[in-house]
Order: sequence, then structure tokens, then C-alpha cells
Amino acid sequence: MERAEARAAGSSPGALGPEEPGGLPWFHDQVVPAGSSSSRVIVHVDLDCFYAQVEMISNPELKGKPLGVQQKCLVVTCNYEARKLGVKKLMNVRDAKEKCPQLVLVNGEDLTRYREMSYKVTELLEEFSPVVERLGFDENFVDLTEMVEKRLEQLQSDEPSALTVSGHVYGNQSINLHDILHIRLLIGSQIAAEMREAMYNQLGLTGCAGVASNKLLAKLVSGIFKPNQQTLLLPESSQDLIHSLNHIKEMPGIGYKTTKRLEALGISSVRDLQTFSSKILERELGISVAQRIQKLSFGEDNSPVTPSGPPQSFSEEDSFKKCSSEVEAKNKIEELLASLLNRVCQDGRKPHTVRLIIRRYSSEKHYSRESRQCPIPSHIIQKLGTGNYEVMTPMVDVLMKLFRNMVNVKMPFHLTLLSVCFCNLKALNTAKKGTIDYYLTPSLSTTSRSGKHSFKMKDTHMEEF
DNA sequence: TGGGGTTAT
DNA sequence: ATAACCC
Repeated sequence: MERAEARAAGSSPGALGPEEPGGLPWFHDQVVPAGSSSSRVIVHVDLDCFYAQVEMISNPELKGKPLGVQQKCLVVTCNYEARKLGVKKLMNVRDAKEKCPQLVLVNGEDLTRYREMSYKVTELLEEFSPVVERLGFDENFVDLTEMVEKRLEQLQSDEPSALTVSGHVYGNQSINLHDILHIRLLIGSQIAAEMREAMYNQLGLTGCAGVASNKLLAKLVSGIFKPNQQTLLLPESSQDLIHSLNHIKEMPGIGYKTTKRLEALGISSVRDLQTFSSKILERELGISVAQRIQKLSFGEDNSPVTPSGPPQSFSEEDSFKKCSSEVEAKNKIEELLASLLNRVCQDGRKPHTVRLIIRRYSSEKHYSRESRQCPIPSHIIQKLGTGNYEVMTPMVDVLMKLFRNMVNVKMPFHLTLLSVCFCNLKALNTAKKGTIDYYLTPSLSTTSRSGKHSFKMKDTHMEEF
């Protein structure tokens, strides 16, 4: 789609380096030792306006029109047609309509299709390398270090296009084909291009990618050329990249709270943070946060790409202007629960903990949620896979106990959010092979009346006895 | 400001 | 159970 990128970026994919007497390319003996944390190749993949893309795939008539995805009174994301006309992410619906009267809005409060597409993307990336970390629904990190090593070993020096960068190079820095770090990152850019091609061909999705030596830099560089392009960061340009940030709040890992505390110390730019006294910073923020963010300010980030695997929790939430009675709350909780039970059923694993979260109305107190959680009674857990309507009633009872534990229903109350979360997910049974529990399985409906401790033998693998 | 997620304390 | 972070 962007065949001219490499040239446009001013990079010069030139001739191959000199060869060793044995006929192998010079870099074959320069491989960085495996397990060395010093030089990784990381890609950050970031889908373009993800919810809007999913909506345009669902309904192709929306393509070409300015489209916004609405949750309550917010346009949470929009396509590029809408952005050209002045619509921004997280813009008020009123402001968006005012800016752009032709704006088409679709409701995006039900995340089901987004979540499903999100996992398809992660699974596609896992085919390249299993080390994929999700960040939200629309971003993934992949550690390409091993894949790059394998391609380097396979690489024959007589392939003319073998050492050509794919996509942009940050700062138009030229690639040194005699620098092994450059070569490795360049291979990473080729893999990133293949990933984006696969996403488009197999899922119909476009996105950006950033390739760099750690997650922080990969993430920062992926956003440099914006829709549907990719950018490679070479080590010599990393300081330019981090100093291109206008404020420390743009540094991933430095959030709202930390930004406020840093500003109170007179720190607002990346360089302010780099040069600030480590001792004082540790005293103010604690040693852990202080050391981590100060390293970030230099572009250093040794955090690994942690494979996300299946989700750790499932939750459904709903926000509203006002909920002030127990009956109202119960109805909302039943709705949330019904959706959750479907999701848990599809997943196959069983949650062992349930949590209820509320947000109370308060005039100005920005952000404050309260929660109560408890173990899910084992008799409910066992019925979870099957007909979901026998679990509805007992689960609602459990949730309403949590509710009354948090909210004094004899006093007036005003809630603006309810959320139900299933977590502590375990594979169907936690029994290990070789133990008695492995051969016994709790009996289900047939004996449920006669006693809660009855078991029947599993009908497989009995020969192992 | 939505409807999700994660990890650390 | 909360608080911080991410989208």
C-alpha cells in the first residue's frame, strides 16, 4: 500500500556488506548471545480507529462517510473522514454534531464484536511469535527477537532485497548495513510489514506499527506516521524521539496522578525529569515509581513483552444518570449478569470469584469506585457451563448481598455506575493428574438432591490405575 | 468521559 | 479493597 515509504524516508537500502572468506555474510558471527537482555526487537501494532473499522466491516455502507462510535454522550472514536471534519476522540456528541452535522453515529456500548475482532488480531500475531502482549483492545506488542535471529541465520547474502527496510525510518536516519543492531531492526520492520499485510488480507483491518528495541520506544514510534503506516526507530534516534514529546504526560507509564505530582515538583518536560535529582524523586514518589519513570525519561524500558494469554477477568458495566432504588439496581445487575454468563460459558473456564463495583454520585469527586467481592459458591460454579438460567437466581442473590454490604438501602443513595466482574478464572478442574481428585469428578444434576458430596468416576484413562 | 482491561500495594 | 496504569 505504501511502496514508496522507504524512499520517502530517505533511507538507502544499499549493497550487502563484505563477506567472510567462508562465504557467509559478515554478521553471522555477530549474533547477540541468546538470553542477553541487551538487544531486543519489539514491534508495537496499533489498529487505526478500531471500533470504527469494525463497524465499517459490519456495515460497508458506512465506508466513505464520517462515522463516530458513540457510548452514552461521548463519541469514543471516529474514522478519518470524521477526523478531517474536526471530530476528535472522546468528544461530546453535542460538540461533534456541531462541528460535523453530517456525522453518522453508531452505538458502541456493546463491546462483543470489538472484543471478538480484537482477539482475532492477537491470535494472528501469535502465529508469527507466541510472545504477544495485549494493551487494550486495539494494541499489541510482539517480541520479535527470536524470529529475527532465525531469519538472520537463514539469510543468504545474494538476495538483493533481503536487507531493505520496510516503511518509514524515524528522523530519516540512514541505515548502516555494517551495524548488526540496524540489521536486526530492519528485519523487524519486514516482519512488521508482513503482520500488517496479514491483518489486512485475513481480517480486513489496517493499522500502524512501530519497531524499536523496547516497548516504550516501539509504542512511541508507532504513532509517528498515522493511519496505516509503520516506522522503524534506530538506536541513534531514540533521544530525538523522547524529546519530541511536549510534556511528560505523553510518556506511556506516566499517568494522571504521577503527572500532577511531577508538576508540583516543577517537572514538566522529559528533560526536566531526566535531570531531576534521583534522591528527591525517590523520596517523593517511592523508589519503585521514581526509578521506573526516570529510566523511561531516557527511553530505557527493560519490561518484558508478557504474553497475555486468555483474559484474567470478564466484566460488564453500565453507567447512567441515576439509580436510587434496590429494585432498579437488581434489574441492572441482572442484565449485566446475563451477558457475563454467556461470555463465561463460551470461554470454558470457570470463575471462582465475583465482584460488584459501584460508583456513587458526587458533585466533584472525579473518580471513585467501591467494590465488594466474594468466592462463588461451588454449587454455582459447577452449573456454570450448562443451562445458564439455573445460575441466574443464586448469582443474583450473591450479588445483592454484596450490594447491601456496600450500600445502606435504608438510606437514600444515588449511583451512577454498576459493574459485575468475574475473575480468578480456573481451568475446568484444578485437579492434577495422579491425585485422587483427577479420577473423581463431582456429580452434576442426577445426584444434586441426594447429597452435595457425591462423586462419580470419570470414564476415561481408567487403565492408568 | 465509556466500557473495558492489567498489575502493585 | 483500592489505587495506579493502559486503551
